[in-house]
Amino acid sequence: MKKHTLVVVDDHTLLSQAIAGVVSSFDDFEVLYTCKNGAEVIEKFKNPNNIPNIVLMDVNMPIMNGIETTSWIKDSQPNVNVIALSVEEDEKTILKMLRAGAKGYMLKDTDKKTLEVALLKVIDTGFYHSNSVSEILMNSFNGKTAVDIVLKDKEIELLKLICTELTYKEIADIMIVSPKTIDGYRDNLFVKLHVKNRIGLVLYAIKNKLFVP
Amino acid sequence: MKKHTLVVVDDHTLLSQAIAGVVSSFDDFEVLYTCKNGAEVIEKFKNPNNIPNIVLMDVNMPIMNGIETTSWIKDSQPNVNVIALSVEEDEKTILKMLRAGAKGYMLKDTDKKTLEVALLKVIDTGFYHSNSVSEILMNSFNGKTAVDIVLKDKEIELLKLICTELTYKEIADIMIVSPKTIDGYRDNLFVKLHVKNRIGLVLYAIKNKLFVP
DNA sequence: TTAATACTCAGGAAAAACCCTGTTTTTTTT
DNA sequence: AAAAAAAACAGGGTTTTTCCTGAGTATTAA
Repeated sequence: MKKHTLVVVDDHTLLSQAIAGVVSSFDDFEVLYTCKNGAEVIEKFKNPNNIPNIVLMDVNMPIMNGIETTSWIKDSQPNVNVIALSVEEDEKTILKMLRAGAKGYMLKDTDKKTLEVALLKVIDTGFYHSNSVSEILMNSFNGKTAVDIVLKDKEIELLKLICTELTYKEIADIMIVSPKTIDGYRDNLFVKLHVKNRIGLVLYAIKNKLFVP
Repeated sequence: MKKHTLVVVDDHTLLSQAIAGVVSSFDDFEVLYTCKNGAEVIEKFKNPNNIPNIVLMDVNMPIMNGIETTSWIKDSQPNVNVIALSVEEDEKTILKMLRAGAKGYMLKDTDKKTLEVALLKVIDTGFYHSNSVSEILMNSFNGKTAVDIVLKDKEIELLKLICTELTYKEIADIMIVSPKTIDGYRDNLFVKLHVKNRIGLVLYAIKNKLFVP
């Protein structure tokens, strides 16, 4: 029986080589090559012999990231199954990747055997998700964690300034409103984000990538 | 000839297994086991049969990170060569790791062959650094040498608690000292870290990975 | 056009954070 | 053992942050 072909895309050469090694040890799979980013994938895919059955795709890459690359593959080669392989656990990233067309999402914190099971399941049924990812997805559906916090422009602007050593008075000057207005914005954020002081706001902003330290 | 023994420490199971696979393919090396964090290393090292020649250590791990773990190994098993394996490229992290006793620092963005060369060089000469890391180190010497800031245990403990929504009074209770003592610690941190308020401390702690949001 | 709902802002109080000076206790050095 | 240095802590003040209630204005909905 012919082996299923596979490509590993990850900017960390050592890791992609290592994962390629692991996959090669599986009976039913064969690694065609590895890529360091999405641009290389596009280049490779120009040759029809380079189209694999499965792409193991890292999410965070320079030049062209996993989400963009997955979208591109879905458009140009819909038969290729993309499986995301990432350290990211946050709901938003996972959903973005799945929306882009990934057939599965695995956290890098899994073992060899699980990877083999996942690959077989994708070939067989067309999708696979690790338990932890399924759990995150479930929560996002029956709205437990997905309380979908919507922040207004002013609140986001304030949140970013809050992540500095400026006082609220100084922030008010920058935003050209009364310090008392800042008080109001801030108190709303406390309620919305379920935090009790400025430190909580800073942590929220950083966690949600509104501010990069 | 007896093979050199090696241990891989990385919180991403798949990656540590994969790297273990790669290393196993080298003629002169044998992987004893893998660990997910520093705590597991300590546990394993209790058995003298588990002491390897080399430890391939990821820098960013939960529970007990690479720097702490390397320090511990250096103290308790000075003959074990630790090689840091990380995606981090920033000077401070690299220097911290080397100060902690690492004999080498490799970026994950290297290939199989380079890893083998590195392992052999560490066994042979006692150290190895990839070109990119050497370059960073060079810059750190002749350039504007970052005045390295040394924090005491109490200061680090406080810094971590500062990154929470606790008040200083609550922190004082946790650290079992007077709130006035906390005042003192904090004011010293302000001077040492060149910041002017608690927000600045939080940002410093996060940037320097003393606290992971 | 009213009514309901936001948005901006005020006063004022209480808590927390910040800042400076100085004392006591502990540890280290000589 | 005495002197020096460092650590722990206090008093007391200022500034900033937090919290509460309410008022005027603008925007939106019925």
